[in-house]
Amino acid sequence: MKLSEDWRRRGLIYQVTDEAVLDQLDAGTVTAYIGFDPTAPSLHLGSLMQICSLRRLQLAGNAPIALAGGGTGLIGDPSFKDVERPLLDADTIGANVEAIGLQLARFLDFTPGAGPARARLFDNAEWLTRIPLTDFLRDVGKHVTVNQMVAKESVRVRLEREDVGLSFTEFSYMLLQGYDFVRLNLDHGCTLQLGGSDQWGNITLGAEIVRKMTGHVAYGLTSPLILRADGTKFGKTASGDNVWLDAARTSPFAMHQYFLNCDDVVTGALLRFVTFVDHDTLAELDEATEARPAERAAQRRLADEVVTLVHGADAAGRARRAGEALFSEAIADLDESTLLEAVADAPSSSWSREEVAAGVDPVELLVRTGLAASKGEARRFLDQGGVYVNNARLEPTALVGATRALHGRYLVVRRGRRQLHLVVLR
RNA sequence: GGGUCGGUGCCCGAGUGGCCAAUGGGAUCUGGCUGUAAACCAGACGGCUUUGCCUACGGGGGUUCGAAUCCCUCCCGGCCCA
Repeated sequence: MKLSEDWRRRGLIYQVTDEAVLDQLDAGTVTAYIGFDPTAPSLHLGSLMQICSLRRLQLAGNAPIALAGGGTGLIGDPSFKDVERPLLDADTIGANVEAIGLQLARFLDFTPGAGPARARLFDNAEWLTRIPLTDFLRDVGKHVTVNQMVAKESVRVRLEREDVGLSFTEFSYMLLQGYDFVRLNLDHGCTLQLGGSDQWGNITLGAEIVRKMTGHVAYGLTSPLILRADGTKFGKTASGDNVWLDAARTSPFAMHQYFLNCDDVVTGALLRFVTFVDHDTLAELDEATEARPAERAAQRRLADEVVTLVHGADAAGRARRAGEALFSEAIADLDESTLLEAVADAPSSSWSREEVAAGVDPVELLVRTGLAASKGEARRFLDQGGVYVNNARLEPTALVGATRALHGRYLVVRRGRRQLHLVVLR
């Protein structure tokens, strides 16, 4: 199947500056880039869709460029943000760029032997921090009117706010991004910029700057942003935290659970965006969700696919078995190794056997395990019946003793639906 | 630099001397229902040695028996002017 056809059927194409670029993509002759924000030392699920696009493109013979925004990261993209962003210092951003580069190697082929479709990584700090201000203003700024910049939907919210302004620093961001495109075009033959639909304004302006400065044709293509049923952006947990690709920040288990719990309405789209499952299977999974939603066949497949892609098949298998063990079996019946595997990703702590044998106050248990932030909160959880030891609800007044320990030494403490902590007796 | 408006709990936003740990909405959390969903319903939502005490309404100082509320000063932001 042609790449463009695949992308269309997956719903990956939201806006294109010129359909002609799709034919070029099918022919495998395009060099395309996507920018990644180095605001953290790890990429997250929000970036995963873009990474997958680069991967798809590379598999079809095109050359992907990942651009780390070490320079633009110093400025901050104001697109659709309603407040000014805090500036990060150069050292932090430099370290983040490095970490992100390592992560990308998992998804894209950077090896020199990969031929013309070899993936490359650049950091725009290399040119943005070096170009003289006057050169920048004369050579780049001259091609753009403030009128068109102000007209961009992406900055309008900020211009219309009455309590917050838009600093010139952030306003100038789109020019910097446009200059990135120029550099990549001139130095590496890049003619296409991809991004989420929130980048449309930046991308079109960039393509225009390329055309004016180089005389070359440049294209832009955006994909839709996935919104969950509650309107929040895909890739964030309920509490607003990102789901990270770094296992140290978000465990494979947590990521697996995240997808397993996806709303029915977005699961199909997610399968299309961040997995490489073929279209026949996608159709089958859609039907399965429609006919037997409780089975969550699509969610299960999605969780397995993504965790496998990011962390490998072993990690995905462990995450899946852990979930099955914790949520659908009597925990006391698990043998020791299965139990340990199931809770491997949960935080744990080691307690002396004597102290537990004497009986532990539930409030203290919650605070010490970090399942409650304060004693007041711990009491609240207990009063609300939200605390479980080995899947049995814990009464607020009942002391927890060592006799409850599974296999003589494990207490699986749970708060609410899925906040776990393993206490090990020593 | 001048004028003016503003800075309240995770966010938005009431409150303009005691009845304020602070109305309301959102977010979040817990429980119920369920499919480890969504929607919906109920409750909670600063801390503690919890009939009370401590810390908090941008920072510091002051007035007062008593201040988020009044005064001084500093910091930060919006708008207008230079």
